[in-house]
Formats: sequence, structure tokens, C-alpha cells
Amino acid sequence: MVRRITVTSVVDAVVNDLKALVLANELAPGTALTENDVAERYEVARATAKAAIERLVSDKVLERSNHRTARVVMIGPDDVRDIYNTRIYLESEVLRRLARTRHYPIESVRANEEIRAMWMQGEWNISDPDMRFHTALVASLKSRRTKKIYQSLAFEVKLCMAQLQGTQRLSPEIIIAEHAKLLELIGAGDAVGAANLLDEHLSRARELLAESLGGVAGPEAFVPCSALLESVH
Amino acid sequence: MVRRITVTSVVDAVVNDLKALVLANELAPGTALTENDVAERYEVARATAKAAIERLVSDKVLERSNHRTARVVMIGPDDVRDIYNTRIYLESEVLRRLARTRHYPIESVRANEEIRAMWMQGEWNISDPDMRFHTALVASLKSRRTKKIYQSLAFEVKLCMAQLQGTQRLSPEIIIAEHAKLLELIGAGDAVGAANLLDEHLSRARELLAESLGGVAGPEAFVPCSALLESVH
DNA sequence: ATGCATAGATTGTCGGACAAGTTGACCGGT
DNA sequence: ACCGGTCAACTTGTCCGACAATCTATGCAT
Repeated sequence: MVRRITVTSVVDAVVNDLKALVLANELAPGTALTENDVAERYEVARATAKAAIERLVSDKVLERSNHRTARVVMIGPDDVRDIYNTRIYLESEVLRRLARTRHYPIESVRANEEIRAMWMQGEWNISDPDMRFHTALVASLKSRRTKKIYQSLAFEVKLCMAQLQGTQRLSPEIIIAEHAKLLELIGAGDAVGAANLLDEHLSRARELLAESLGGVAGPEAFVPCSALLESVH
Repeated sequence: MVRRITVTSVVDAVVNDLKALVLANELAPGTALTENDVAERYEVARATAKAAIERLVSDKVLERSNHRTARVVMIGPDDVRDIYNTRIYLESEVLRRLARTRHYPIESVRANEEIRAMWMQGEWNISDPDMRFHTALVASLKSRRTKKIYQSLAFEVKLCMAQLQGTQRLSPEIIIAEHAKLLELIGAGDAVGAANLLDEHLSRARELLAESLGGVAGPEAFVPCSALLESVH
């Protein structure tokens, strides 16, 4: 079966399609991908398949050590915790900065409205507009590197979601409320409050995901400082 | 002269050597590097040279667009500002977290002592132990991704230093004092003070580097909040 | 069952080949 | 002399085929 793809680069096309396959969970985590497999699947030369695999490895879609064959990444509990902790480190500082300017991007408001719209329609898989909410906040700092780093983390979150397909998720209702509260705190210039709420918001998601991925609740390096935070409901 | 490197991979060896050449400024910024150039220089196949170049591009040592030949990166004032702002975003949150535990790594103390030792000997190029001080702080959070991200930023700083070779630098005396103060604030649990001092510390370096790279002092997105900070001397 | 040896599979690297795209120079028109 | 377009040389993208080095797994001997 040959997929019809013509972008600007054969390697790009193969990379994009394989990435889509992994995100759609049509390639289960741990699946071995031989260079020849890829070459035959898309009818390209092995060198091309090799280049594609190497890029997917550097994009953390596949993993491979020296002379071994590449496999679709398996995100474990420790990985999710690391991913989410890194998100917290970056994004909480971003929120502090935004709170100082008392300014948040319109895209984040729209993204939160999209979540509400999906929830109203009974759709519980709201991870896409959810990530848009967060990336919009980070992007509003206008730092190319910060944005790219956060996008890379967001992609790993997507991968994680793909592997979890169907297990329990957080209630959209709470997510929407906390997002709104975050924007409110930013608008009010409450840097500490915004950072603390974000910490709680992401820490809760982190623990839920980590447990869903089969990990026992590990000893967390840092507990959120929620003392300064009024409850949200 | 052949360097004795038993890496397991020819591509790795080529990548490492080219990286070293760029860091030593033996390949000036903007220098064009043809795939054939690399292949002939190291007597390897073009495919190997191609792979090496692609990895150097993804490591931000070279830059290249579609069908054009790769060039050694040229870091401009805007890039330095972006690099340093990203450093500030990440590291200031890291310092907040460390201050909560009132704990800093011994490696950062040692690194600062190394700076002092070099300064005593009249050496002004202290960027190496300086970066070790900062990476040690970030590494002590024990987040694989956070550490890797910061290392990538640190590498760009190194590239920048290589391009600036010889222009004015900040006084090691002030750097040493501020580093010591940072550790002191962490030990005292003063998260806000540590974050603010770090912001000043890195913002000053950022502006000096940006100016040295020929940029006018641009409109900064965020000014450091030094109100809460007592002066250091 | 454990450990070693061999065979098959897979990756790393090579050389050469051709099409497609980019760059720069040459040439003609105004 | 300036401008614009055509063409050639160079460079990259992709392919094919080949071989050595390495990894995996099967099977044999103890």
C-alpha cells in the first residue's frame, strides 16, 4: 500500500506521514521500524528511509540506540512526570511575566471557548484546544526559542495522549474554569497567584497521566504551593 | 594528522570535529560548507557528510534552507537576546524551586571557585566555569528534559562567545560576587530575591553581548524587577 | 537449564549515478 | 550603461547496489 505524498522533500513526506501514524496510534508504542520496512512501505530508497528515521528519532517519535532497530517511543510514568515538570518550570515563569504586563493573548481566550464548545457537545477529548490555550500563552512572549521548546514539549504531550486513547481524562469543566481563572489572575497582575494555579493545574494532570500509564504515585520533587491560592470552582 | 577517536560512528566523529572547529573559530561565521567539502576534508562518502551536516543543522551549528548550501551560523543581537531571555525564563524558575528547598549543588560552589581562581591568574575568559555554575544549578533539579534544554542554550552561548573572541567581557569580580549572592539567597529560601538577582545578572550579560554583536539596545520586552533586590558588591 | 557458536537480519558506510534546484555569469535589448 | 532574461556550472535530493560491522536469535554442546 503506497501513500500518495508530494511535498517538497520525500524525506519530509515520509516523516510527516509516520508522525501522523504514530499520533493516530496506528503504530503501537514499541513497534519496531526497520529501515527496509519504511523503504518498502513508501517505495523509497533505504537512504531516504534512514534519513526519515533519524529525524523521527531527533523529534522523539522513535527511539534507537547504536546498531539497533528503531522503535516507536513508549512514554512511561517517569517521562510524563518529566515532561509536565518541564512544562511547569517554563510556563509558570511565562505566566509571571505576562501578569506583570497584565496582558494575555486573545488566542488563549478563544482556545478556552473552543474547549467549552466541545464539552457542550459531549466531546471529552479536548487535548487539542487545551494545548492551544497553553501554547498561545507561551507564544505571546514572542521568544522564538521559548516557543519552540514549548512546542516540542506539547508534541510529547500529544504523543502521550495518543498512547492513552480512551482512558480517563480530567473533567473539561474544571479545566475551563481554571483556564479562565488563570487569565483573570494575569489580567489582575497577580503573578504569584497565576504561577501557583498553573502549578496545581499541571501537577494534577501530571499525576493523573502518570497513574494512567501504570506508574505508582512517585515521590514528587516539589509539591505545589497552594497556600496563596483561593479555591476554584 | 588524524585524531584518535573511537566513537563507533564516522558521522559522530565528523560532527564532533566540525563542532570543535566552529567553537574554536577556525571556521568563521557565515562560511559555506558544501557536502563535497566535508566529504573531501574527512575522506568520507558524500552520504556521510550529508548526515553530519544535517545533524549540525539540527544542533544549530550550521544553518541551511532548502536546496542551498550550509553555512556556519551567525549569531546576531536578536539571537543573543532570545537566547538569554529563554535562559532567564527557565533558570529563574529553577532558582525559585531551589530556594524552596534551600538547597544548591556543591558543583555550583566549585564552579564559582574556579572562576575566582582563573581571575586571580589574570584570565578573563571565564565563560566555561561560568556556564558550569549555571548548568549545575539547573541540573540539580534532576529533570532530564530541563537539563537538556538548558544545555542546548548553553551551547548557543558558547557559540556566541566563540564569535566574539576578544571583545570586552564582564568583570569576573562582579560575576563571582553575584553567583555567591545567588547561592546565599537560595540557602536563605529567598525565592523572589534569587529570581530577581538572576534576572539582573543575565540581563546585563545579554545587553553587553547584544551590543558587542553590533546591535543597538533594542526595546526590551521585560525589565528586571530589581525593587526587591539589595545591591551586591 | 546454561552457555557458546553459528547464521540471518539489520545497520553503517561506501561509490557512483541522475534529476531537480540554485547560483552566477554572459548576452541582448532599451 | 543599465536592465532583464537565458544558459551553464555547481549543489543538493534521491536512488541503486554493494560490503563490512554489528546485533538477534536459533540451535548445539555441556
